[in-house]
This record gives sequence, C-alpha cells and structure tokens, in this order.
Amino acid sequence: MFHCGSKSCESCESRDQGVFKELSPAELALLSRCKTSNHYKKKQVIFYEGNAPYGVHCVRKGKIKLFRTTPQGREQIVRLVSSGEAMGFKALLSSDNYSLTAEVLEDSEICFVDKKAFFEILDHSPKLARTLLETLADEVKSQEKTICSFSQKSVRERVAETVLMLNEKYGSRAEGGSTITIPLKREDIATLSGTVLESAVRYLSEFKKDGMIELKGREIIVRNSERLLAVTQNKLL
Amino acid sequence: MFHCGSKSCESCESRDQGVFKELSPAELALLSRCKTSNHYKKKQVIFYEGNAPYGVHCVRKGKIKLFRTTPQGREQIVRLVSSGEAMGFKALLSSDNYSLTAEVLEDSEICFVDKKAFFEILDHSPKLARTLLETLADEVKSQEKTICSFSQKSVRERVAETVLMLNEKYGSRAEGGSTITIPLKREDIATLSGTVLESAVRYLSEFKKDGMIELKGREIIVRNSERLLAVTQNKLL
DNA sequence: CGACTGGTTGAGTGGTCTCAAGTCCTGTGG
DNA sequence: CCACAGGACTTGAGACCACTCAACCAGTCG
Repeated sequence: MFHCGSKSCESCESRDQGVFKELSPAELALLSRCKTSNHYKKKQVIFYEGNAPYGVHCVRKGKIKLFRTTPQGREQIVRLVSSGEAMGFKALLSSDNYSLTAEVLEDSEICFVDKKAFFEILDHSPKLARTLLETLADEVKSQEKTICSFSQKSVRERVAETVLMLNEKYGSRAEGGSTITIPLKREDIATLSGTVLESAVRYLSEFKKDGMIELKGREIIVRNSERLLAVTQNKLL
Repeated sequence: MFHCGSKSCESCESRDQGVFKELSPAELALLSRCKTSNHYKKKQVIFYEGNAPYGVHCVRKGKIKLFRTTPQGREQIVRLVSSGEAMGFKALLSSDNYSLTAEVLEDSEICFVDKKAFFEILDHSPKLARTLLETLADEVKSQEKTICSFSQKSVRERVAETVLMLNEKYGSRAEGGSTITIPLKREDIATLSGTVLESAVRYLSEFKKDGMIELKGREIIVRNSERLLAVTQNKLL
C-alpha cells in the first residue's frame, strides 16, 4: 500500500517553509533517523477523526484536505495543507485523538515522525517550540477570520473569498490571469465557503458570466481579482 | 484611570488554572517582579484591534470579551476570557498587532507582563512553551467546532449551543437548574451564536416558552439542559 | 422628566436551501 | 474503439428560514 522511502530531511526541499526550518544539524539528523517517508495516492486517507495519533505528519510534496464529518455525514473542510506543512501535532500536544480526517487530494509524499522523537526534539529545542507556537497562532488568526466571514458575510461574498484564498495559495501566473491548480470538487469549494454544493456552483457560474473567472473542469482561472475582491466586500465596481 | 496594585503572582488564586501554572519558583519571582496589576471597570477596553502589543495580559479576576469589528461596524465575539486565562500572547508570538479588541464585561483585575520578561521566561522554560502550545491547540480545536456549527447548523441550534456553552463555562448550580452569571447583552449572545440580535431574542423566548430556560434580565437560568442539547442536534424530545 | 440604552415582538422580504431533472465527464469492460 | 455506468456538475422551481425594518416597552442615568 505504501512505498516507504528513506529520503533525508536534510535534503527536503519543503523543509525551509515548514515547522522544522529552525532545527540544528544534530536535531535534523535525529529527525531524519526517526522518520519514514510514505507515498500516498489521491483519495487515500492519512488519518481519521477519532484515531489516536502516533506521531506527526509532514508533507514533503502534495496537497491534503483536513475535514470534520458532521453527524449528518457532511464534510466540513477546516484546513488545506500543502508542501512543507505539518499535520497532527495539535492532537499530540493536547494528548487527544485527531479531531479531523486527512485525505490526500493528489498523489503526495508524506513523512511520518514518531511521537517519541518529536517530543524528544521539542523538549530540547526552544526554537521548534517557538515555530510551532507561531504556526498555531497563525492558524487561530486565520480561523478567526473564517468565523467572522461565516457569521457576517453572504454566501456570494464567501464564495468569492474562497476563490481568492485558493488563488493566493495555489494560483500560478498565466497571461491575463492566474490559474488555480488544486483538484477540489465543487462540494469542497462549497464547504470551504460554508454553503451547499448548488449555491457554490451558482455563484461560480455568476462570476464566470461576469468575466471575473473562467472554469475549465476543476481548473479555475482568475481573470479579474480586483472585482472579485470587490465582491467579497459587497461593493459595486 | 488605572489602579496599579502589586499583588504577587505567587499569591494569585487563578494562577493554577492558567498558562503560568507550570513555572518554577524562580521564574514566578521574575514574572512577579516584571508585572503590574491593574483594575479595570466594566466596559473599559484593554486593547484595541490594530494596536501593537507590548506584553501579555493575564486575568487575575474578571471576565473579558474578545471581538473583531467588521467593516460594517458589527462586533463578532471570538472568545470569552475569564480568571486565570491569558490574552495577547498570540499577537506577540507572531509579532503582529492585535487582531481583536478586548473589552471588560465586569470589574476585573488584570495583570500585565512586559514583552521582554515574557520572552525571557519563555525562552528558558520548555514547560511554559508546552502549556502555551496546549492552550493554542485547544483554542484551534474549539474554533474548528464553531466553524462547523456556523456552516452547518441552523440559528435555532446555535443559540441553544451558545446557552449550553455559557452554562458550561459560567453556570453555577441552583435548585432545579443552573444560573449563568455573565453580563452579556442580547447582542453578545447573538454574535456568539452567529446571528443578529432579533433572532437570538426570538429563540431565547421560544426556549423560555418551552420551559427549557428562564430569563431574568441578563440572567439565564437553565432548567432543562437535556432538551436544550436535543435542540442543538435538531432532535425532538 | 427627557434621553438613551437595551430588550421584545410583528410584518414583510429575499437569500439560500432543498428537491429534482438533466447534462457532462471519466473510467471500465466488452 | 464504443457502450455504458456512475459520479460530478449544472440549472430550475419552490419553500422557508432568518434578516431587515419598524414600533413599542422597560429600565437607568443625568
């Protein structure tokens, strides 16, 4: 099922963007020794909500969605994770089970660091602690923003926000616009926007009709981000 | 405006519930030396969204609401803080300005620890780092829940959730029920529930009519928390 | 006693959800 | 290569929840 590699953390291209960027050579070597590198295919689940955590997952390459499943069986995406980012250390820190399910969106390379090694390093590295604190602080702040959007903005505004957020995170320059390259279903875009599938589709169509975006299957091309931004603030432009 | 006391951290009754619970005597002494204790009156603002942080605030006694102000001027309460809890270290950690405004709900005693002292202690105390990490991890998890509620539950369900949450946090036993003692305006209950004032009032009235709660001004007495819980899950009981 | 803030209730509207039909894709097996 | 099945996507129609606007009441403070 998994292909276990042994690529070193030292050589990891994504490391300097992630939580392990500040480690000393010695710590990095320890990390490298205690981790396994796994290959995951699209749609595979890395861990399920409710599972007990045995370590930290760190994305070498790929994209993952983290979601909560509601009693009615709907998914609510809470976070998107990409290269360099770590997952699952929150559950470890609060010695709790995972509160989210992690599903791979595209074929990915994901490393696993054993719980013991992680704490070993954490207990002796104020820098790692500091990086983790900053990471969590940013996460809290980003969630604060989501809460405000969900509570005070219209669905139309939130869908526009989602497109801009995706463009910010996954957009790549192209002439006359920017292409969002992340294989999200319409349903995913809907839960990110805090709405249902049909409403998300409707507003995407509207934005397309108005020339702000183009839709090619799952690809979204942003043609006019200024006007989209105006939409998020309910301004006419 | 402020009355500056000099009560020691060692004698602080709220300390063992807060982020400074794991400090060594020496660290505690340093903390105590570098802090000031201030008295705030109801409605006073401790810091404003956008301000630069100069340190950490720690609640010795009292209740505070933290909110974001939207462009349209509406408040969105993000967190309620009470005795023992600290505020403002997120902004420090990400060397950013405050993202929230802190307003005192009832006369409070709030200590202020200078930035320098805070980092001094943090850099040498893995335990403090660990406690802060746990605190933030819990905050993230609680916000995840809020996001899911806001996106998937009805206003009716959310108002019931808010009442139960307040009861959990601020309820005190009484015969035949539990009294919530926190001076929140209806508007505050509304933003906590992610709705507008009128809707919150309407559902509170409904719950009252159905005998689940009683309303005496700002006091809410919970008479039947089981049925309220059923409401949050949209079950009939 | 006004003026003001906070709370409650009513009426009407409109945005969003639900349900449903139908089309477009993609992968699979013949 | 095509036929087909199943999932993903799109669009329409109708219903309803929740928001807005507005009037009114209760309590408080200068």
